[in-house]
Amino acid sequence: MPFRSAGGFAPGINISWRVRGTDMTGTNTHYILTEWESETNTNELIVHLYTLPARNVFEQHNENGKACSDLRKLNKSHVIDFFEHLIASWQPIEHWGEYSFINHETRAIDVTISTERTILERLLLRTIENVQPRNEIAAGSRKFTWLKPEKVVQNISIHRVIQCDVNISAAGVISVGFDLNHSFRTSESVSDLMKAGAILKGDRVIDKYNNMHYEFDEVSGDTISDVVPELRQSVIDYFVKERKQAWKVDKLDPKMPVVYVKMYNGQRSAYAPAMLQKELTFESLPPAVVRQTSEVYKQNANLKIATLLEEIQNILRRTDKLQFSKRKLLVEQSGYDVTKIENPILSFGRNVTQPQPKYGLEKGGVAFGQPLAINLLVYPEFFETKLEAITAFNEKLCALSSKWGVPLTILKKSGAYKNKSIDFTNPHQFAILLKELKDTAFKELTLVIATEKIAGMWYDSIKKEFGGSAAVPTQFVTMETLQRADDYILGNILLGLYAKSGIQPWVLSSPLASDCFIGLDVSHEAGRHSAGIVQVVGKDGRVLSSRANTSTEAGEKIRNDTMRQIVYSAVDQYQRHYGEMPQHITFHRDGFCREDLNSLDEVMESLNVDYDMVEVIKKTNRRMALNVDRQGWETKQGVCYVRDNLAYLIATNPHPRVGTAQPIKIIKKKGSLSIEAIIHDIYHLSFMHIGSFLKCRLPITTYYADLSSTFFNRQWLPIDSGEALHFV
DNA sequence: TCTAGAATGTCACCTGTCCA
DNA sequence: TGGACAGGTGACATTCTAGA
Repeated sequence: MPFRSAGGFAPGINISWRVRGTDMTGTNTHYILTEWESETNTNELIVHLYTLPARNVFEQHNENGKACSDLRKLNKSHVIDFFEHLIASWQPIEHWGEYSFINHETRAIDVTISTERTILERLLLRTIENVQPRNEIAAGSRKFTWLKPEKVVQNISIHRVIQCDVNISAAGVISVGFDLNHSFRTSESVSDLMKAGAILKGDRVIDKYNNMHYEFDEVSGDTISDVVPELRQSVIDYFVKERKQAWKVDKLDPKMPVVYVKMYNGQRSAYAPAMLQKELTFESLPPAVVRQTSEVYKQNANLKIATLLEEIQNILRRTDKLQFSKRKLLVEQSGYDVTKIENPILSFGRNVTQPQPKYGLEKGGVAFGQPLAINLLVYPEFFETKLEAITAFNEKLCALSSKWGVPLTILKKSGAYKNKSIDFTNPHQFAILLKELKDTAFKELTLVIATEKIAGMWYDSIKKEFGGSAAVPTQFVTMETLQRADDYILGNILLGLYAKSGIQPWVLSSPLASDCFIGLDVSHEAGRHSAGIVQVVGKDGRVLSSRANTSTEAGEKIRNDTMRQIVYSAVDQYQRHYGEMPQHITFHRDGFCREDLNSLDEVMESLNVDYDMVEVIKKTNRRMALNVDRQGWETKQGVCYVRDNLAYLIATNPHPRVGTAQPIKIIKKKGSLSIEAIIHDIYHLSFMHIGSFLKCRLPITTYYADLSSTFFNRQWLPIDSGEALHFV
């Protein structure tokens, strides 16, 4: 058995591991990451590595995919995988069919070669997939899906899915990362759906035994006992004789018709419809089903982690290639340091400092403000029907704003539009009116009041005309919200208005480690890609400028020239605010950094500015949790695992009914700051989202970069919006 | 500097719920 | 009101290599 002890993790309590030595903190707290380092090193794994000759220059990266699948058929029971020119197997491959190899080695992989690491990662993952009981778990495509549904409601079944990734480090350390998700599909098979006429050509279907996705094509005239040309045998014989999986077909009606499905490459495949289920998208689910099932997939940390730990052990103990020991699940045993970052103290007006924005604003008002005048754009009908409600709302808004130290004036310009004889629900007529308004009356920040339906029709035209072409920021509020506005609603609307007019409600009371921060993102939507969206943030967390870079990028990679323009612009903004050059700039790259850092080095060196390049990864397939005195698993905001230049950080505190926190991954690519200082800055910057009472998961550098690039792509943003944050 | 293809990764989108 | 989270898809990017 690969495990030292066979005890399971019953939800929350029955944790049977023992940590060798003393707990570092002295308390009985266990910290885990859903990433398990194996006791097995790559040098203990001997593989057969075959090098195949390149046969077709145009297909050199995929031609071995076909070879690999043919070799698997010829050498049943072997686990075989490929990558590039290599084919790997645990045992010698005896039958080669039409293929030949030019080299064969039997050895451990060379961990310094990335291609060899990748092929072993793939071989290990396939090995783990192959040893799972096929009548219990569908394994494939890095997913392990339980055949038995967790719950069935109105013929919709929810299945547990564990997603896995295998990683090999340059030191030969093998680790498996995992996370728990759920999958929705019809509980009835495609065969049942056919009888009810509930399956159509083009519907997405899934092979429930192996996670393969297809597009439903047509019903054939043959039955599953007839010989079909593609298989040169019947579907039943194929599974009984060739695949030795009689259990898949032995209960099926032999008169069941064969169906055809289309694969991603357009190829057709013959199937027994009883093996297929129809895939369902989240929005297609009836609300009643969502209500009755959310408890299954919206799991609190204790349920999620306990299930995950128990099931990943079951999955991994089925293979003898990799050994795992339970103590390695404790992050300290995998070389991570556990730290807790304290929440920042925020500074408001009148020298008030407070961790909570709402209380800080009540006591001290905004940190930096000036009187504010705004326009109202109201759906004309409301002047007759809802005037009282709107007036009451305006009064409450002004009262709260003055309490926060910002005298608010609402300009009366309804005369400019309310008696126009146009159809306000017609987007074309309305767009023409907007052109007129922005040139005459509406030059200031505008609050738009309409019903949810009207707002939906107006949103794009208003953001384009006012925001994109006239640089007039707008804040929307629906009639429904306005009528039930309490202090939280009013507060968030006010914060939105402030952010859009350059009023700073709060700043960080203690300085960040770097002088200046730049958020980098690339956005692609409707075929357009714009990049190098720069958000310059100062030492107190204040956004000095936000600007969308106009250059259109070819891909996810930001061009050298664009990078230089971003740096020039940031240094310029910094000098205007502080009258001096920044000594150090930190770049927060949303996603992987693929930019050429040598070229950036050159620019920064000649400007005599130090820099750090940091990647902020949003989706990691990992969870973090801690367990105090075996009371159950929980997540704690501010907890952080650090190892070398890598860190996982929990920056949110979701309610248990909402789900389990998603950690962010932080990687220091290059620079002089300590990783601790970098994490600290990122965490504190996630409190600097000034458009709402609530903090965000990401630092505002990447969060705002993301928002503004989306706005920019939709032409809702002017080229230079200065201090105003149109996008909050 | 460009190209190939498979694998992989990220994003926006959608709907609903909960909370501050 | 805003934001996090839930799952799945489509869209589209990247990576790898080596020859022209």
